[in-house]
Amino acid sequence: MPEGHTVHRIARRFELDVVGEVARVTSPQGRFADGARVLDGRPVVAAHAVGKHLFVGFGPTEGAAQPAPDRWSVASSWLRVHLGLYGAWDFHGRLSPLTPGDVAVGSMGAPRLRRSVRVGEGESTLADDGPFPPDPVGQVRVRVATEQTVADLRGPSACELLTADEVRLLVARAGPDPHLDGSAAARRRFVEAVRARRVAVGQLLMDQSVVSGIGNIYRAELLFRAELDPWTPGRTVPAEVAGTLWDDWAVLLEDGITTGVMLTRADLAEGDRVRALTDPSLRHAVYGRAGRPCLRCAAPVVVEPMAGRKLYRCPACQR
DNA sequence: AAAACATGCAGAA
DNA sequence: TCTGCCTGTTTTG
Repeated sequence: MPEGHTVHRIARRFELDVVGEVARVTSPQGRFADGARVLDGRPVVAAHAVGKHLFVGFGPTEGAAQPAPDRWSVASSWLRVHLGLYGAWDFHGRLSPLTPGDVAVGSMGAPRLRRSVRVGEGESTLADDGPFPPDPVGQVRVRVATEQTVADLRGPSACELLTADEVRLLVARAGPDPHLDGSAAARRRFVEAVRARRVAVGQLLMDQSVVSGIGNIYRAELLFRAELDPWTPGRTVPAEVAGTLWDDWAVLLEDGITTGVMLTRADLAEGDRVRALTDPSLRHAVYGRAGRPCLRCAAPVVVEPMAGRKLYRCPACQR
């Protein structure tokens, strides 16, 4: 159940611990057996996240990176993974610290051995005392293994092999991702996409062709932080307000990538912020708080369906 | 033990 | 708007 920050962290994990190595690729579960055979024994040359898509690039041969017209040219095959609602990567073995502010992996410093991290539904440290590499547990669709690190994929909604051209097409259709492109043009593209449509802004924020990476939690929290009613039609959202949504998404995304935690409350003092990093119940202002008092005005938080998903909002603060 | 639920999305109707 | 799919965890009976 990842939103964009999670997928960027996964891409970074691949960059740090898998890229540059020859990978043994298998499908313990069997459902990706053909694809695994194609990739097995080839070098991993790149990993990128675009919104909620993860792309892992495999080269035909080791080393010898050719001068490339774009980032997708460096690989001859790309593994595209989308985690959907249930997907997760379990990492075992050598796991380099992802960021200086990382709280999810535990202590900083040298790469750790025999440490496992599940990245997907939140992030947690798994006990891993057995031999390396560990036997696959449960339904492992794909295992990408190097000498020192094992990445197990489970429950993805998409797992397929693409050519560079197919990746380019997919990426061109995706909405802007502020972690990849923080330019004024990307911001403008988002603002215009919102204001071009009558659809509720709450729905547009989760539309991956409007903006990449936002899911149900960030959606609810971004709109609360902007004090904006999710049911406001996109075309009536002032350009300045839409711009603020983009800027705030960029901030929350970077923070989520750094810490591995979706901490979206603006009202926390530093001490409470530290506590919230380890206590999920303290992280959100409206998400998952139906019936409980709004942290800003004490009115009961409302939950209602929007396009089949649960939408949380404060009926008093958000207009 | 069974059911409900979850940070998602594609495809059909 | 609805259904189906993917897997694991939590809640209910």
